[in-house]
Amino acid sequence: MPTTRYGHRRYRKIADDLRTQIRQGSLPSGRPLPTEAALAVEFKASRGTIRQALSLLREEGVVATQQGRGTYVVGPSSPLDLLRTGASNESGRVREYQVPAPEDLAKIFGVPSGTPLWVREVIERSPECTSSVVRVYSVRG
Amino acid sequence: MPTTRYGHRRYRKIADDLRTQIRQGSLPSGRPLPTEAALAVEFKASRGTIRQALSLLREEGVVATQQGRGTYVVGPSSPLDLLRTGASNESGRVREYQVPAPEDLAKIFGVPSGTPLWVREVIERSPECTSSVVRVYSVRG
DNA sequence: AGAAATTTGTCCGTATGTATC
DNA sequence: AGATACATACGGACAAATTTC
Repeated sequence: MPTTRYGHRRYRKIADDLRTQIRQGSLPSGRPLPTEAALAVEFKASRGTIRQALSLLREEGVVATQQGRGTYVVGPSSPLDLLRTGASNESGRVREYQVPAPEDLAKIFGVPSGTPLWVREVIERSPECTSSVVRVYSVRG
Repeated sequence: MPTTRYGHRRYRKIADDLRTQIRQGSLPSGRPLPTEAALAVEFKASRGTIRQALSLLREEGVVATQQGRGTYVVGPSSPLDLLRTGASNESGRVREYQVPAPEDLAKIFGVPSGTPLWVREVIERSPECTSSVVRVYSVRG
């Protein structure tokens, strides 16, 4: 079998695969998809072909991509759902990061102060002004 | 000047140029644009970049492309807009081609039978089944 | 605060497949 | 059947945004 086959719309099959995985929940929601480079290895395709597949899913509204961050599964976009899916919409964007637990949180969680904590954060903006900041802490992502 | 410059969204400027030419009437609607290869030479860009620009214009509904035939200007007053507004083409794709006029159409148009007629066609599909076919004939695009 | 690493964005060149003329 | 034109795919290089240290 030849290593590469042209003109067979491979990117569509890749998009179908990813869409199925997303709908079945096999792809962890609230987390980024594997990087384009990783998907290229996984599907044994070039990065360009992966990008074509992702482009299709973006048009369908299944995923959203941000330069420098990654591609995320897009769910229903109430603020709570934003926190759950880690997607982005017009009102705000979910950030996910870790911080060393300050004392008050460490007490609450019952862990040593300084233990890394997961934070999910949504900053809701009206045009030109931040209306609210939501943060969700947890010991594990 | 360097021969190639990365990350400057050249394809957008190319799309802007083409859109302007189209809106100004330099590229009359219904007529094919230069081929992708020709545009690549004209704009001193690779064919891939040209295709990115054309993809943008397709999404805007400014042009329509058919494999093996070319890319055509879609005018604002063309019947294609009727197709677009009348038949939401979620899953359907607009095809544009020519056929020799059969007798009945030739009579209607008052042209000799066999005269090339423009056809604009949208096939609407529900999942797995064709629900309707819309065709718009005209003497000129 | 700033540099390095990571990840997506853009562009190029080339080769092959598929539809149309 | 041959020529033309768009579609798909690969790989490499550099730019820009974000994250991480």
